Amino acid sequence: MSDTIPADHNSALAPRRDFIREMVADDVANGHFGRAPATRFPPEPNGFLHMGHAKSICLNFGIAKEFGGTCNLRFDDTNPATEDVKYVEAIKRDIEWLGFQWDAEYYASDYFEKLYDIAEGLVRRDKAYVDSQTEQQIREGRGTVTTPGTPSVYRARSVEENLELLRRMRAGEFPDGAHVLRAKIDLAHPNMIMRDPLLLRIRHAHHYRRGNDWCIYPLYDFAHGLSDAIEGITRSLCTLEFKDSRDIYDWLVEEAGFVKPPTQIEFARLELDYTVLSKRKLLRLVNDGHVSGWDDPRMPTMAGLRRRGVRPDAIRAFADAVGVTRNKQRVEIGMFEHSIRDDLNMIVPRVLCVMNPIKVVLTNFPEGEVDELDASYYPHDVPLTGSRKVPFTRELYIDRDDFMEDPPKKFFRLAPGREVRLRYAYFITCQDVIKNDAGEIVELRCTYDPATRGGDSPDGRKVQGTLHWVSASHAVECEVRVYDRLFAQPDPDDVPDDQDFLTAINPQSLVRVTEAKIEPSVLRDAADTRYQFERVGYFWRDPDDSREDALVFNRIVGLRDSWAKQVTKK
RNA sequence: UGCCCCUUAGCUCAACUGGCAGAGCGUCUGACUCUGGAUCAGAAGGUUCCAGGUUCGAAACCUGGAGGGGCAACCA
Repeated sequence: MSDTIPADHNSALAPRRDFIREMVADDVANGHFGRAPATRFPPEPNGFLHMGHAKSICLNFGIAKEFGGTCNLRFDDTNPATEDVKYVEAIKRDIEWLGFQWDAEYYASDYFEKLYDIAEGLVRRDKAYVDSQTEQQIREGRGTVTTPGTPSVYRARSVEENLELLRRMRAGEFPDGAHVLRAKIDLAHPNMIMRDPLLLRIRHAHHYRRGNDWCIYPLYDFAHGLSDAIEGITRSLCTLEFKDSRDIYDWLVEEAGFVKPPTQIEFARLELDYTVLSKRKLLRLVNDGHVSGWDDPRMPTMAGLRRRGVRPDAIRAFADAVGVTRNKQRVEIGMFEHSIRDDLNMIVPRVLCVMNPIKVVLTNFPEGEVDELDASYYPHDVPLTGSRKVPFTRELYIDRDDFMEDPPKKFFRLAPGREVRLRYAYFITCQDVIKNDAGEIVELRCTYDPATRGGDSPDGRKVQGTLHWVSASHAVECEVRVYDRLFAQPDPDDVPDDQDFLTAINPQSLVRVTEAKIEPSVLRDAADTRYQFERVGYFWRDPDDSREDALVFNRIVGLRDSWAKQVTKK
């Protein structure tokens, strides 16, 4: 491998500025927190990481790295009903795969006792109370966005009674739903979140880490900011829908007495055209069998993208390209596809693979002879060197799409009487078209020009097309899985009211090509080699299903194809 | 009929904080090429959501409005 890859290929060198980095730079400049910038990535272990998380990971870990600070991994595991170790493991693997290493690994479930102590402190200062209303009553008592709520009859309980009840809640003396702990703030607050938010609820449930030893689980608003504060976070970065939670965040860290507590900054969550980025919807796709699992190569999950063959570098470059703002951020999938191509283009070897083979017989090429041709792995504009031999014989395959019996204008490929170049090989001219009884083309009879060996004509004549090809007797048959966008429309949720996003699924999102023919050199390559199949796209072996004697390739992303574009225009 | 956030090119973002509105992606042209890829050159694309105001000067500041979004789980 050469070390001449252009420096600008690595976009991580010059991360772009955004409003959050400006604020952190300010913090550093004026010593606002009195400690180095500290961020955290706080997933709930109830699903797999997707592109939305990748954006947040790049932001949080990126800031820590750029400012010489730290970034923790904290599992926000406060809901025993949905969480599992298998997600913890998958999340850790995905973060590392993306190229980041956390400074400390924490679990909100380790803070339950600390949170309880803070809760008791609030009760003692009459800042929290035990409410024994039903869920329904609490909801009604909260009022609506336009009408103030009404205080619970239990709001006036004495500190002693609240303390007693809270201790008995912790001791497990009450069933689920019997009581909750609420902050005592203001039932008429214009911000709904501040209308005496719930802090603790009783759940006699098995927690994947705590087992059955705890039964009063903190809610997000109670746990999150205080967990940040306990860890000494400086800036707590989260998505826009938590904006209203900032009030309770600030209220709690203040009430709990933290000095120079963390503060929250919100940014827009990522949306991508032609896919969905919500755990709930991704789970539907998995559970309803629309995809093969969380790691289906069509999924926008880290596991899916990894299996598809996308490199983490491409994901980081993409996160950097979309930036961080407070605008609604719905990004064209083409921008992501560009990042993937841009990452692969300069580093992967080119090989020849015929997706939809049609036989070509060179009538003037000696039977049984094999011409070993030199073929560079890289085009002239990629600063890498390396080549292999490809066998050229009397019988070849080319792609069916590269021949037309009656070609339209601007079709620069093979047609009767027309001469084209076979890549790295010879000029050939189509002399005859062989059809079966049904009138289907089954074989092309061509002649080759021995003087054009290597692909250049000594007499200087030009051909308009260059085709990829393989030797019929040497080619290896393989399966190629052509993955495309999971949904057929940019916004999968843009469907009639009586339908849901599943109706927008693209039925062509996976096309299996079972009789593709690839050049034999790939058998010598490492299993994780990524290729460009010339004129087709970027591919690699499916890490799960490909075997030595039954190769399976995944399409990572196609090439930009202006011919296809021209065709669809008509 | 509440509170909060957002609005700059088709998309995603800039604009040194009040001083000639730019970039990447996409689109279109052309050149070159042993990938119809890549590369190179060029073009199109803007009432900076609207209306007032402040100012020598506004994308930026002020007022009002419009449009989009978030908040009324014992989810996160």
